[in-house]
Amino acid sequence: MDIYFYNTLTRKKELFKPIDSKEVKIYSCGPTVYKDATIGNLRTNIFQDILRRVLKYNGYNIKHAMNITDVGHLVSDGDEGEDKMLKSAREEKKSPMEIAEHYTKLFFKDLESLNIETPEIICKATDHINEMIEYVKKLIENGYAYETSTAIYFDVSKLDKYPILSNLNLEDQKAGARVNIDEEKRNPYDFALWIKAPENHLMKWDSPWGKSYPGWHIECSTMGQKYLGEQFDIHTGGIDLIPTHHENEIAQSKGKCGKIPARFWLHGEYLLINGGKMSKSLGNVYLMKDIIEKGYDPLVYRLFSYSSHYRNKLNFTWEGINATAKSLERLRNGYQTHLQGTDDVEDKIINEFESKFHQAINDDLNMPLAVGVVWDVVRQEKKSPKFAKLLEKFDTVLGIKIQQKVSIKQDLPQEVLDLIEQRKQAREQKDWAKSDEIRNLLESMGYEVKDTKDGMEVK
RNA sequence: GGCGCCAUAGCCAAGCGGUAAGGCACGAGUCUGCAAAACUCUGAUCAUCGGUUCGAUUCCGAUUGGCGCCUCCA
Repeated sequence: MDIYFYNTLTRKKELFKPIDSKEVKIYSCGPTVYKDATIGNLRTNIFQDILRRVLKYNGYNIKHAMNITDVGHLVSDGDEGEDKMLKSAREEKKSPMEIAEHYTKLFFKDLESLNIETPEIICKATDHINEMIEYVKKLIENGYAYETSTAIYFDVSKLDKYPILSNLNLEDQKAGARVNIDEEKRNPYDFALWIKAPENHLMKWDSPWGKSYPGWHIECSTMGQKYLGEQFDIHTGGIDLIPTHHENEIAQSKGKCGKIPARFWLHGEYLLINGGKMSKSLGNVYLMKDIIEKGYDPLVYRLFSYSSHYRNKLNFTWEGINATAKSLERLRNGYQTHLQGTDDVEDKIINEFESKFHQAINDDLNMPLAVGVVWDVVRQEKKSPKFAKLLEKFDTVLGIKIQQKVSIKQDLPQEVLDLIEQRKQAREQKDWAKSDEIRNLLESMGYEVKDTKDGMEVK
């Protein structure tokens, strides 16, 4: 079945065919490990994971590289200001290395909780300093870069066209924003490939230009090329990376080998919080930790992210999370019901659902539509293990662990266990008054009591 | 100032030329000592105004209202 992706490069939905007929090569811009990953960041990671899973569903092997930015990402992209890593290090009174390790670890923990597959290749910027230097040298050699007293700059005027990914007309941009930053720059939009380090700079390496450190964009160009070649299939990232980071990656690659590094550029839209931007000043920055602490299965957030298409904004609200939590429970219940069903179902019916689902995911990862098909299957009147099997297949893309049983055992304090036991006895003696009394008591303690076959307690 | 996105039922959201998927909530019901859960049923002519068309939520234009980017951001 054909796969279509919306390509930012052409602003159109295009038929996708990988360069290699068996294996799809993907590069994703990973995190700058200087702070916690927000659920906004993670929305992009979920989108990238869906991309992988959909391609796998279509029978492709995946070679997916994701970088870890542990140096070079400045606080301001005007090629000035502090390195983000150093800023965090100073603020948290740790070494940049400790910061990087700490946040990298947390990042992968988040990915795991969201059932996000680890890309085949994880590469750190600081492990590729030499390759980056070689890359910059090549750019100078090719006439695309020049040295100033503070840095090595990429000369965007040497390109046939810049920018090509964003629709910005640089002439029309309000003058001032990035001009006057460095008088030695030939063009206002020239960006730093390599930056000469001040005396007391913590992260610096020997280079032909003295003690120095890499700019932000060069790492992705270098590592992408190293692991996936001069041109690969798909490059992904958040929508905000379009105008600067990805634009400059393309510039670098064109300067070095004349090629746009990837054929397809896919970008995930923002997550909004209560209709607005997530920002520290508004105090609405949420982490996976916050969702988990409220007692939600982390996969609720994963399922929640399917409520909107990846190229549309998604509005995060606790109301939405709550609704999704119910949905997840019902989907898992529905799966169990089918699993234990005894009805017979024609293969034709199964195939029709499968085809609808497949079509949805192949149409630029239309998860909202695909989830609709999942509900169709779950809500089938006939209950059959064949449907359960189909749902398992869908779950290779959804990744919501649909086979997981709903009831979650949790450790309860002894006094609560005692009360539960007392209530159980009361119920056996049909002493409803006492039963209800205990239930109220438990509720006042923060435990919700629901009677199923035995009894279920959720905080 | 420049560029761009969005506007579908109480909320989230798919569809994008042929008379509106799905989820949550609400309501009704089945079940149950009660409650909860589960399950079933139930709702919209698609911001407004013009145009194109046999026919528009879907195309074009305008208006109104949200939002984003051009500065760091997934």
